[in-house]
Amino acid sequence: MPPELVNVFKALAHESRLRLLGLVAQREHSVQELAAAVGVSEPTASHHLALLRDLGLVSRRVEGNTHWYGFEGDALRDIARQVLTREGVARLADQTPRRDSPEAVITNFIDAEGRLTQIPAARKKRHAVLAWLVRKFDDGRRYPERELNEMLLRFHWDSATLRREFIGYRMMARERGVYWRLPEADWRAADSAAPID
Amino acid sequence: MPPELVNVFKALAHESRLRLLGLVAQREHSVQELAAAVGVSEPTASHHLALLRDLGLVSRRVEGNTHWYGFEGDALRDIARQVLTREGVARLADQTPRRDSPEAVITNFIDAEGRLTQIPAARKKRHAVLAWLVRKFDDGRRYPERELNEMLLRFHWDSATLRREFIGYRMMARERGVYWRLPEADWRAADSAAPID
DNA sequence: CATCTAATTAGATATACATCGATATAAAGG
DNA sequence: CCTTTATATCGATGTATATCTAATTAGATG
Repeated sequence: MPPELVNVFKALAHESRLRLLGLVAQREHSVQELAAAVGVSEPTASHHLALLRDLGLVSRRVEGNTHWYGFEGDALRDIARQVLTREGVARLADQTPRRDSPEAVITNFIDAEGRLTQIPAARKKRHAVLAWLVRKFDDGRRYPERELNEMLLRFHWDSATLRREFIGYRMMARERGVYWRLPEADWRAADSAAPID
Repeated sequence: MPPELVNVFKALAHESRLRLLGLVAQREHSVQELAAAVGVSEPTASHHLALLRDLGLVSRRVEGNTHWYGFEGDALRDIARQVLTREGVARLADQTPRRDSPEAVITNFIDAEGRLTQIPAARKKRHAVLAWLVRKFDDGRRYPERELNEMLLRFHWDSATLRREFIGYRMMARERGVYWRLPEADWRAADSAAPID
């Protein structure tokens, strides 16, 4: 399992660790050498190296008492590639959901392509999934029913239920066959609002 | 002036900021939208956005009361390119010198290409510059004088003085025309050791 | 000019994490 | 075995920074 993106950035967000990484990228080093070169105590260096190793950024080769740390370029390269393009960066928005947040729920209901595998029945989960889905639509823009349908079908075959639920949960409003998003403040805390059906 | 590398990583080392960046990479957003989407208060979002903007990662377009934040891909792309190669990563070792450390001194004596502009006369500065320079040589490897000279000339025309000073400061030893590095522990704290000439 | 709205800034508090000395582990050498 | 050497882990401490509420600024609107 590749490391969480944000954790890799946290690892890189420190001068000492950046320098450690640079040094091992030049050649293998022992902990002593690294501690001296970076200007920290050996426990501190050891601590940083363990962190980098957990993320797969450095390797370790044990030779007697001496531990030789080396460079592992793969993880870093994968991440660098991802942020090279705007599309790659845009994907960051959906990733890194906060633990315990409603958004953690939805990962159980969407597949690799981002389609809904099912519309959950439990109210809280249904709310979370609908909240995730409604955010795919632009705020302030008006969607004719035909266009709304088209977009919903990209996520799930049952666009009719989704349309109805958006209205029921007050996430969208409808007038003469045209739909638009309602302010999130109106439904954010309304986990207990009764859906229409 | 491009932002310090480590500061960019610090900016990315936070879930909220990663998601903010992802959102603005999709399209422009107001602060309200971003705060709601990420799940933080508006001041907090504003704080993060200011940070990202300082580093040139996002742009801002003011329209009445509303501030529209957008994506600036250049800074990120430059950094991604740097960590794509092992050589790029290896360069991190010399960069990000710690403030007030002896290494901060040397930035005044090297030019953009990494060549020495002069060999400082003041003992402490001279020591710092020589320490930086001697680290360019592999530990444990033996350098015939001819090879040593060749490498030194890449940094400064006066390779003879540099050779002599390495010996004087006990950073290198010489025997029958062959040079090698001495352990850093031997000269690290020896700022006051008298040079030979 | 009073009022409203959106964003920012200030101030206060809480959490995360970097660092070091002390202690523990583990291998090598007498 | 006992000592030495190289790392790693523990525990304590200090610093950086994320977050909020409250106050302030700035533009729009009646």
